[in-house]
Amino acid sequence: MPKNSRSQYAILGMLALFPGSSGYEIKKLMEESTDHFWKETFSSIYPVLLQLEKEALVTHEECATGGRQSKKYTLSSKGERAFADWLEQPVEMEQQRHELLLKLFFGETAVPEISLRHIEEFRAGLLQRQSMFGAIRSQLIEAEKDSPGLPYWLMTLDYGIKQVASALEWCEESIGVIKNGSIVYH
Amino acid sequence: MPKNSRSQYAILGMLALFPGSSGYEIKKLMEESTDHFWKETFSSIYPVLLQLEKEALVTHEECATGGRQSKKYTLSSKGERAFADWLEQPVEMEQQRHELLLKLFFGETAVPEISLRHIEEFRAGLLQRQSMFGAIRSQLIEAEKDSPGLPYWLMTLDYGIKQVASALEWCEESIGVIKNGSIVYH
DNA sequence: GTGCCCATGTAAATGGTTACATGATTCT
DNA sequence: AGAATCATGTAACCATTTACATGGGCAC
Repeated sequence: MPKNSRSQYAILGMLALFPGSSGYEIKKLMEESTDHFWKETFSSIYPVLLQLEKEALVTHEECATGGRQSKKYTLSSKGERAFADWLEQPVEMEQQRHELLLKLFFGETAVPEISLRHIEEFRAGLLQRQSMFGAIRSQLIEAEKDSPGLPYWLMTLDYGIKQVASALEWCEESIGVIKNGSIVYH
Repeated sequence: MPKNSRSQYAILGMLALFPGSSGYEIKKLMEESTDHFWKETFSSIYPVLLQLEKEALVTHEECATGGRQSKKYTLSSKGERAFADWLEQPVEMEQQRHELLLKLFFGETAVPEISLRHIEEFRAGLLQRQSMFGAIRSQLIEAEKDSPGLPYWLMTLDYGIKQVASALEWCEESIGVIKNGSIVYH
């Protein structure tokens, strides 16, 4: 249904990398690869695929492997051009909302234990992510060592790894600030 | 118009920190303080303020300082409780979409120069942000050295500073990977 | 024969942004 | 006289998420 959505291009891109994927497969592929910076739901994928086909950017082939039927989609040359056009467009700097920081910003209006708990919970989530990233990374290097995409895929993963590491440092620092009430004004 | 939105709490919080602010002032205050992790537009602020008043979480006083009229809002005790309740609720880990990483993920489908340009533009934006953060930080320490909120405000700022610094490191690393095609699989 | 995974879709709600609309005041 | 800023609001639009709806195949 959405017309100018970025989901379109995410899906075109997945079809560029993995031609002949079904909607269901696109979802699973993204879960294994782009999940930490880009997600799509079935409710966006299927309507977008129908829309893309209406615009002749993709075509599909009905498949019935093992009794199960699915629609395998492939980019048309028009689709390839549309995707390449999008890919080279500059990316706008997008800053997201960050609810933890918002609550921390209001920290002085409550007891410090509340801010402390927020940071500690955040740290716990980061640690979980960190170990997940580590596992994915070694698995990826092993499973895709011959894929031409590997350097790019590792780059996106390493971005996440670095951001998590620096966020963890910040957690330690901030916990210290709250606990002993001292700040270094450098 | 939105009913359960987080904008509500952002605005309640600003009124908790700066009682007697008008909608216009809330906007300006946020621009100077929370802008890098939380923004509101006039189109969200004014309807939310009307809604908050309907729910008796805030009250307002019509003010006419120097010919200009404005509505100065203050939290009611009910509003203080609602805000305190929200403040102590745990924050959910939210991972945002990151279009740069999406394009990079598809990097192999185009010439490397395109990915390179994206990263370089990203780096330029980060450098700009970095110097902005630095300026805000020293200004904040000077202007608010007696505010009880300063440690918390610095924390939110330092989060941004750290994230930017690690993103910049990643840029250098990634530019290297693309330029000389070598990756270290650690 | 029950529960899980494959597989595809629709409808409604959510939350937010952009565009529109207005008017007074202060600065140059 | 005209531009910028102060000040408040409404209406339309947008992308995305959540909930709903369905059905076949496979494993235990």
